Amino acid sequence: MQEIADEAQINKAMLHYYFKSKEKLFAVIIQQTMAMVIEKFGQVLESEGAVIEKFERIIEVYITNIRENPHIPIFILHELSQNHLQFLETIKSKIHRMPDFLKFFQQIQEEQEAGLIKPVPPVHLLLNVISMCVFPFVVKPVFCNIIEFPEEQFDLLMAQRIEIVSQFVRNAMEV
Amino acid sequence: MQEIADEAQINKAMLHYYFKSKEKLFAVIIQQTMAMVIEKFGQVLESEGAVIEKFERIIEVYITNIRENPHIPIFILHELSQNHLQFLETIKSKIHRMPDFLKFFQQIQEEQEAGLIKPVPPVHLLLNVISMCVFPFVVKPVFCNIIEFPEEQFDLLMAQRIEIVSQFVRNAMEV
DNA sequence: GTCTATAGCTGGATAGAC
DNA sequence: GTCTATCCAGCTATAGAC
Repeated sequence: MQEIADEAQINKAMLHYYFKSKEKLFAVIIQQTMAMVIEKFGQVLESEGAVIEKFERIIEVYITNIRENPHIPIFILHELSQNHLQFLETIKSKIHRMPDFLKFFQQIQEEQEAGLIKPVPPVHLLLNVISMCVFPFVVKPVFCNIIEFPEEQFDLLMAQRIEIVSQFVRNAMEV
Repeated sequence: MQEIADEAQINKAMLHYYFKSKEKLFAVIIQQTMAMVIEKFGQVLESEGAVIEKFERIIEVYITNIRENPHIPIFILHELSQNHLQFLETIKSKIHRMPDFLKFFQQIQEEQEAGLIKPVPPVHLLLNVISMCVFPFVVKPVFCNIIEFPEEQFDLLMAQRIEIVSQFVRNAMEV
């Protein structure tokens, strides 16, 4: 609370005056962050195109957005690992995208049955793609603080990944 | 400290008697955990075989070990995200495996120049593989607490991943 | 070595003046 | 609305009896 107050150039008393409690302030942060994240990433599922094209769009959207807000994945993973109830409930209440997800899984299965792409269980396919997009940002400290890679060079590496991961996924999926 | 004392069936005073301070206890945990992790995963790099075979061994070792100790990745990521100095220094001091890493990168480049595998920058290749192995365990709460996937079924899914990720990587790399 | 009681500090929250 | 001063809970750490 002190650090947030400092950053906002007010004092702790004011922070409590506006947000009532630390919990309430946190709720606002969760609400806003998750609304943004779910909206941005949900849009891709709605769009038209073949599975590979959709994956390419997911990769582009994920990496581009995380490059702009690199603290968000770590924030989310931290709350997830704490099993923070308020956090879990907020997410559950915001998942109105479930039908889009199921439709995407169905589309994957259809293209696999038609022999257009290699047969990999849809869950694993999505896990693979999201893992390759998000995880590197989470282990950024390994690059920047342990191997002492410069920050800008790390960001450049992540920029490259858009094309590299797309190509990797295409190669893995195409028959 | 209270929870640790409870778990050990002693009281907080005893915990301080044995470990002097919370920081010192934590240092011991870091030392032991990281020694184990770095040793287990370093061994794979030493072994013989083609790049694809080594990746298959990495995938098998990572997923099998994390299934047995699913809390470790989250523990490490949490410390990384805090830029915990003591933690970073401990890791730096333990990285005696750097030469093995560089040799592996060299081997990748050689096989790529010989046209045995597709040309993907080695850093990205390794990032891809490790991401696909580790990240799913980190987002386990999304499965088990949000989508309300049963724990055992999640573990089964992770067990499947050994073969699925191996196949995925083979498909992506083979010319 | 083991326990109880407590010192000492930190950080969230509030009272009350302005 | 804003600030200072202060309360209070919770946690690390230790003193001191056994």
